[in-house]
Amino acid sequence: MVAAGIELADAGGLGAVSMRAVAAALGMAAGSLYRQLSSRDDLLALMVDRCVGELRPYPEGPGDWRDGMVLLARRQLELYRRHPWLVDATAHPGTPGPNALAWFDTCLRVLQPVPAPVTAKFEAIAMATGVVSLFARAEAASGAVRFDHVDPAAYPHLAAAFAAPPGAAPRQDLFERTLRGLLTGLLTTTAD
Amino acid sequence: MVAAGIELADAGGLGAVSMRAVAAALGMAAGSLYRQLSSRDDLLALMVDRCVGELRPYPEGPGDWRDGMVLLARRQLELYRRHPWLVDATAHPGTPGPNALAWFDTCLRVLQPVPAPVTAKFEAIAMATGVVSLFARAEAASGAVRFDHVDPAAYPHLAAAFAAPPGAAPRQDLFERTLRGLLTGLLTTTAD
DNA sequence: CTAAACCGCGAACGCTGTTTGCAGTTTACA
DNA sequence: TGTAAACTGCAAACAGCGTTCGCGGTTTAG
Repeated sequence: MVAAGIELADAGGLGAVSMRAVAAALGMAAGSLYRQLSSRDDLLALMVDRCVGELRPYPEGPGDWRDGMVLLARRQLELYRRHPWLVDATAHPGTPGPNALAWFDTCLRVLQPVPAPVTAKFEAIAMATGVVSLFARAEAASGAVRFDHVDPAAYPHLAAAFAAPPGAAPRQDLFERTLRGLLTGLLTTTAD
Repeated sequence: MVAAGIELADAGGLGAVSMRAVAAALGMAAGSLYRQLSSRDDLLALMVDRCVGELRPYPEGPGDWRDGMVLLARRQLELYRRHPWLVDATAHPGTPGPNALAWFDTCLRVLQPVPAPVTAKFEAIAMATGVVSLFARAEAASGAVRFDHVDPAAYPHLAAAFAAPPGAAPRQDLFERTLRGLLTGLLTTTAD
C-alpha cells in the first residue's frame, strides 16, 4: 500500500500520489483506503518513514565524529537522489516515525564524544539534514532556472558574468566541505 | 490583483490563495482572472517577484564583500519572516522576474572584488539563498516537531538526551557564522 | 449457529484550477 | 458620427482532488 504510493511518487512526483491513483494501483476504490489510513498526509508520512528505513544499515567508518556525520549525510543524500519527492514531503515536518527516530538516535550516538549541550547537537543535526536537502534540491533543480536575454543596461553585472568565460568546473567536494565547516562551527567552541 | 494574492497568502498561507478567493477579494468571478493571467503559477510568480521588490533599496555597508553578503542575506531573511509563504513559493524555481534579476545582479556586484570564476560565484549565491530559506524554514517550523513518549529501549541516546538538562541557550549568531563559513569556504582557494 | 467486527464498493459533497460561449463596454478608424 | 474590432467580466461547466457515508459481503469469535 505505501509501496504503491512510493512507486507512484518515484515515477511522477508527489502530485502523482492521489488517493484514486494509489487505489487504482491496488485495484481498489478510492474511499477504501480510509479503512487503514486517516488521511493523505498519513499516507505520505508512512511513505517517508519507509524510505527513511532504507538508510539502514547505518554506515560506520573509522574516523572521528565529523567523518561519521559526513558518512551519514552522504547516505541521506543518496536517499534523496533515489526518491526526489522526499525533499518536498519532508518540507513540512510532522511527528517523526520510528525509522526517523532511529536515524536521529544514531546521529546522537555519533555525536556522543562531542562535549556540547544537547540543544547544540539537535541544532547541528537539524542543520546537517537541512544542508542535505539543500544539495538535493540544487541537484534536482539543476538547469531549471533559465536566464534568457538579460538586458545589459538593467543588469550589468549579470550580463558581464554571462559574457565572461565559464571558468573552472565547480568543486567536487562542495558537499563535504560545507558540511564539515558547518559542524565544526556549530559544535566546537573555538573554530578549527 | 497580485496585492490581493499577497494579502491572502500572508493571512492564510499559500493554500489560501485560490483563484476564487483572489477573485472574491477583488469582487470578480474566478474565470475573469484568466484575462490577465495565464495560470495560477503565473500569479504566484508575480507575487514572489513583487515581494522580492521589497528588498529594495539594497543595503550597503562599510565592510568587505563578506559583510555585504551577510547584510543582503539578513535582508532576505527578514523578507521571509514577513512573508512565510515565500519559502514554499520559491521551492520550485522558475524563470526569475525582474526584481529577482536585480537582486542577483546586486549580489554579483558585491562579489565583484572576489577573484573567483563566475560559476563559483553563482554557486555561492545559490547556496547563500538556500541557507536563508533553511533558517526561515527552521524558524517557521520551530516547535512543530514533537517527540512524545520516546521508548528508552529502542532509542537510548534520544531518551538520554531528553533526560539531560537542556544546557545553554542556542547561539544567537548562528545564522551569520554559518553564512560566513560557507562563503569563505566556497570563494577562497585556501580555507580560512 | 449466531453475532460482531471488518472490508471494499460506489456514490456523493465541497473544493480546486481551468475552459468556454456570451453579453456589455470601450476603443479605433473611416 | 457610425461601425467594427477589441477587450472585459460573468456564469456555467468540466475534470480532478481529498474525504465521508451507507450498504452489502466476508471473515472471525463465542
